[in-house]
Amino acid sequence: MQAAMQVFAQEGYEKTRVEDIARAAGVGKGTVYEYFSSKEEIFEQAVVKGTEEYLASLERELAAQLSLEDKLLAVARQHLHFMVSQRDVARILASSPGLILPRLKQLMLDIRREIEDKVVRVIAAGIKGEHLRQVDTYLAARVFLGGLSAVAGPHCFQEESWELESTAQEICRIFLTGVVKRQSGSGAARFPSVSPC
Amino acid sequence: MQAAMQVFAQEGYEKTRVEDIARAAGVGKGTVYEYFSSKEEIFEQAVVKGTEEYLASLERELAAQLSLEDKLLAVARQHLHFMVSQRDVARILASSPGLILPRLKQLMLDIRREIEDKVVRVIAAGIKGEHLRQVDTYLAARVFLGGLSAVAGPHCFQEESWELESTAQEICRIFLTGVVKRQSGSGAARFPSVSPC
Amino acid sequence: MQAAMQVFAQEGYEKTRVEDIARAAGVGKGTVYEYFSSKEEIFEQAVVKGTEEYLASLERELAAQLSLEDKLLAVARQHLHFMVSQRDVARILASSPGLILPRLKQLMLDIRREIEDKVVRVIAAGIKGEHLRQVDTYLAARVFLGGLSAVAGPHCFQEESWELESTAQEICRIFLTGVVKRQSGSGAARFPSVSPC
Amino acid sequence: MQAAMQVFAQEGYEKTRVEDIARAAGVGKGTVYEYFSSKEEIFEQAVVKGTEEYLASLERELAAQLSLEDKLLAVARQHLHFMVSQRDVARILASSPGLILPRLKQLMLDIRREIEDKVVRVIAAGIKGEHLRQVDTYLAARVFLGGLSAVAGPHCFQEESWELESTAQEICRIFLTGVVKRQSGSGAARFPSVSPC
DNA sequence: CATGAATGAGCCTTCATTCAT
DNA sequence: CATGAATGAAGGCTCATTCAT
Repeated sequence: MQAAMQVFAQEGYEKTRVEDIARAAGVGKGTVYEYFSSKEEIFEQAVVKGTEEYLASLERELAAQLSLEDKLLAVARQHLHFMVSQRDVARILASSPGLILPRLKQLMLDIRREIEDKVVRVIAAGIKGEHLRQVDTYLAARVFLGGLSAVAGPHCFQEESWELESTAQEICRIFLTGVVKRQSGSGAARFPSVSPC
Repeated sequence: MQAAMQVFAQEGYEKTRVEDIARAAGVGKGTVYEYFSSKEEIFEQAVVKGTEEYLASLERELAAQLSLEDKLLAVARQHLHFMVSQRDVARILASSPGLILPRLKQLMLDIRREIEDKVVRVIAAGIKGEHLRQVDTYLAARVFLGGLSAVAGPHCFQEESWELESTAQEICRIFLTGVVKRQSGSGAARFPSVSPC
Repeated sequence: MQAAMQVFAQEGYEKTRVEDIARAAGVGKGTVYEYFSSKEEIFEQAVVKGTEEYLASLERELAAQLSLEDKLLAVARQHLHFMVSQRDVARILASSPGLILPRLKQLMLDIRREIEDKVVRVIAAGIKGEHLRQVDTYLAARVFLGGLSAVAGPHCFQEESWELESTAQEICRIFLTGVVKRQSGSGAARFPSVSPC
Repeated sequence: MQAAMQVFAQEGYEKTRVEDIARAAGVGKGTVYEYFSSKEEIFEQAVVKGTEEYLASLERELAAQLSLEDKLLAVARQHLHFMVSQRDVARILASSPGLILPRLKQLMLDIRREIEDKVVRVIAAGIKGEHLRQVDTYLAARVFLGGLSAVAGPHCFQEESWELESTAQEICRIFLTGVVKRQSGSGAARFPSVSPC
């Protein structure tokens, strides 16, 4: 239910009243219970529904024959796109998992883990192919996804606006080669002291 | 109030009952209202109190004469340390800002922004000093902090365990120079296609 | 409606949902309202319908030329048979009259009173014919019917099983001549003290 | 809670609203939940509380060294007294056990059974002492108690008025020696046919 | 100053009843 | 004529807040 996702995203699980969802959907309160057996179930289905398309797209893209770079770029695009197009669900997923009902917490952790695992596999392949150095795959995956979420977050929460494609590219670039300026000749004394700021 | 922070972190704002806080603090329910005028105020003060030490430490460290690398390292250490030692508050801050009372939402956004700005300034200095390439400072700051939070998050929420110092170093390294393996000679054809995974 | 009586008996008036009745009857929920204007009316008609056959049979039997004993036996048989065969309705009638809607309360009291009156008339005739001693007819009638109901009740509610004919005879015998052992010679000192039990 | 018993007795379990109980008790709705955890528990405690005095009195009386007749008389007095003085609880107990929540049903059946067993023991002792003929003890006990309840019932439900002591005596007399007129000489042709009524 | 009993607004959920199809 | 989706009033229960002790 589109209406449910919006209201949940706007108000959060606890503050959302079933009556609000009903009104948002343009139906009576009782009608909601014709389709869902409880408020918890509405939430669960809203999350599952809102996530599955994203997960499916991700799966599809990563199955293709792509370079490491393009795979990360695909993840970045999909993730940013998900957070923009499904901002309601993304907002829900972003809420700390500790803060809601146990059953739902598990559901959300599972989804996060599923995404994480996909990235882990891409990175692991990169390491195996000797394109990446020996990083902790889980740590790296989290850094990558965390970076993406942190960039998209303000968009979701504060209506900032940005350009998706260039953002995705820049985040990938940071993740792959860092922010340091490639100094032509040397690797020496790369990080001299900077003045206090 | 230490007690309040713990309970809020454990249960979330909505699920926390004032009586729980009182019991955790070892006082009567009425006594809580001697010191705070409402549940919302308890929450607010708990967040402010739990954050201010972190913010102060950060301020202090960044005021010192340090290399860019060391400054980022300091941020990483402080941030990870904050998320571990004040996991209660961190957990609260991590909950999506849209999900709580409007007044508190602003408070939390302000805090995030304050941290973000510090990192932005470090990065801006790095760019000015030509140590970093021309990245969008806010984007980079968010990627950095998002990476940190994403790595520490599972620790807060799921009791994972890890070693702080090495984690901080690795995240800084990824942020600065990326995950790509430095190939001695060339920069050419750096990311060949990898097989599907 | 047979279905209604069964459901009412199974679940009680309050717990029965109109939808249950509809399903039990194999029709749609709306269809029920084609034949009855409200839940209360369904209940009323179910009780009336379930009772009228019993009342008619009783009427018929008592109209016959029978001895006092046989009339009571007829009442006993009919009452027990009613409580077994129409256990659904009996169960409904057994629920305390104070516990349901005012209008239905009156209906049920009327039915009870009707049965009671029949027994009262039998007893009154017995007294007039000097076969029975001068007992309060209403009191005696209630004792008789109360005894019958109390014996049959556990059958209705707890699935006990017993033989109707012998039970009817024994209850009549108790009512007519009591449980005391007829001591051949004397009526003296009939109830000596017994030890505590 | 006196108030609860009254309201339950007046309205029945289902129709009683917790708010009614609260109002009857002169307190707020929430206050009720300070002392009981649920509506069901209020009911349970009301029944237990209202019954225990009756059960205790019965126990005490039957423990005494009394003749069979006096014991039954004691039961009759206590039972009638209970139904008058605790008419609220009696009314609750009288409601058909099938009609309420399973847990409460069992509670009520247990109480009934406890009373029944006491009478069964009295009767069994009477049979053993050869004062009573070989009747089915459970059947007899139910007839006796059913008679008592049926007589007292209308008092509870319809405000009839009667004299307890003489009623108790008459019911015992019927139970012990029946309603038949003791004809001096003979037992022959005791129940001649009576005309239709 | 500390307390916790009392309060009642508010929310999830049920279900008798209606009515468009 | 039959249906069942839609409805909203009503009730059980929670909990932030107050206030008499």
